Amino acid sequence: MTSVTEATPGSNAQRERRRRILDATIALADSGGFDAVQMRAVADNADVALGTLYRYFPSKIHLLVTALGRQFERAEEQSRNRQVPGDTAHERVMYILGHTTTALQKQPELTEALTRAFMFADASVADEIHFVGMKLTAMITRAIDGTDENREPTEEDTAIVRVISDVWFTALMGWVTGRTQAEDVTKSVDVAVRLLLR
Amino acid sequence: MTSVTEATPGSNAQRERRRRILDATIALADSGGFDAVQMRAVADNADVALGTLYRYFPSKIHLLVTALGRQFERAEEQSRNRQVPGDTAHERVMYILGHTTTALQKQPELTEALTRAFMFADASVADEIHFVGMKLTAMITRAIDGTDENREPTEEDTAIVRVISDVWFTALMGWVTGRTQAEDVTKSVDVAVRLLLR
DNA sequence: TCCAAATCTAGAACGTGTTTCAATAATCAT
DNA sequence: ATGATTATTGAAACACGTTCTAGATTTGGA
Repeated sequence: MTSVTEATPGSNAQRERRRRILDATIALADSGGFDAVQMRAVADNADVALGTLYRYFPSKIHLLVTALGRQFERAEEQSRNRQVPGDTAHERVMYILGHTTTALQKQPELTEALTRAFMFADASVADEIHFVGMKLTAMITRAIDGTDENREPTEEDTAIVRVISDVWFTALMGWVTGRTQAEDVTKSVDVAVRLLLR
Repeated sequence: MTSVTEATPGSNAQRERRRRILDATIALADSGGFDAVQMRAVADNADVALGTLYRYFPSKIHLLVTALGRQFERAEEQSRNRQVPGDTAHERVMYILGHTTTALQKQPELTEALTRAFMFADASVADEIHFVGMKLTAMITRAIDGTDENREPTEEDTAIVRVISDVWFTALMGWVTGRTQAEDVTKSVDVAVRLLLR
């Protein structure tokens, strides 16, 4: 995967181009959502030719999911440095997901763009998707385990995290596609977490 | 909603056209998945003009999600007439979802087309989506309640059904997009059901 | 430094979802 | 039955993701 994690290869100019492309993508997504991220517009705003854009990212979906990965990486980094407050696993998980949800909902267009791309992604984007999944899993797992830094997550923890992620994603998808209200996202997750962490 | 449930309005000729369109959609989806459902091809196969197709269904997504609704309606009808075998709620839910999953996986192209459409759907397709959700909820709820036909589902039952649906859908989505194996779908659901129905 | 290979650019071109339009056909109220 | 309204048709046109091409530019090794 040409992930944002690896020391990005290529010359300086190439790393610069890549950064400009992802910046332009985020900016366009933030202003007008999925539809506003038009490949010609991205290329223009990033000052590269359309063909070059396609050399860096083989499709609009790759582009957006990679951008999503960059965002999640930053979010996970931030959350890693702070102690998660809350006395129970339920409280801690809701703290993290509630916060993240609220943050996402403050940039609805951007979230719509990135979520839609995630939904669209097929096997050719598996690596990028996996990267995002890892970040999310790490955040939730850390919240479940709480202060106990060294606790090895059990099988069951992993399973629970998976289910919570699924519920969160589905709820987010409902909101992004305009089928449910913003509050419903957190509410759905809360119900699921209550059922699972008891 | 111009649902498949309501006594479909319009003249005989119109009902016929509508049926031909949905039949052509299913046939094309079954043969080549989402990409094979091209609006021009649907119109040709259904013997209507492209403009007419768009008068009946305002977008490819509406078309596919309506088709999905018709399929689910049939599945739910069938399941309604049979007693769900199994001694525990877990067994019964897995029977229903396992069966449905297997059936879907026998028509991978069709399932890919319908699931992708479902993922794509925005607010303008809310009614059709809701219709599909109702059918699925009905099937799972019946499985949880088992033989006790008259048992009123509790709040908790409803919440559990929602979570199971989310997990099932996410797993199906992973399979449809080629990111996970066929068996993983049933496996994921089984793990979730075990966590929830204990 | 110089050459070959790789990369980048500008722009045309293609495919498919969607829109539009003028002409024709079907339906419905009187 | 007739005129008005509505539905259907066939075809053109548009938008945007994607592909392709031919020529410039940059890069990296001898």
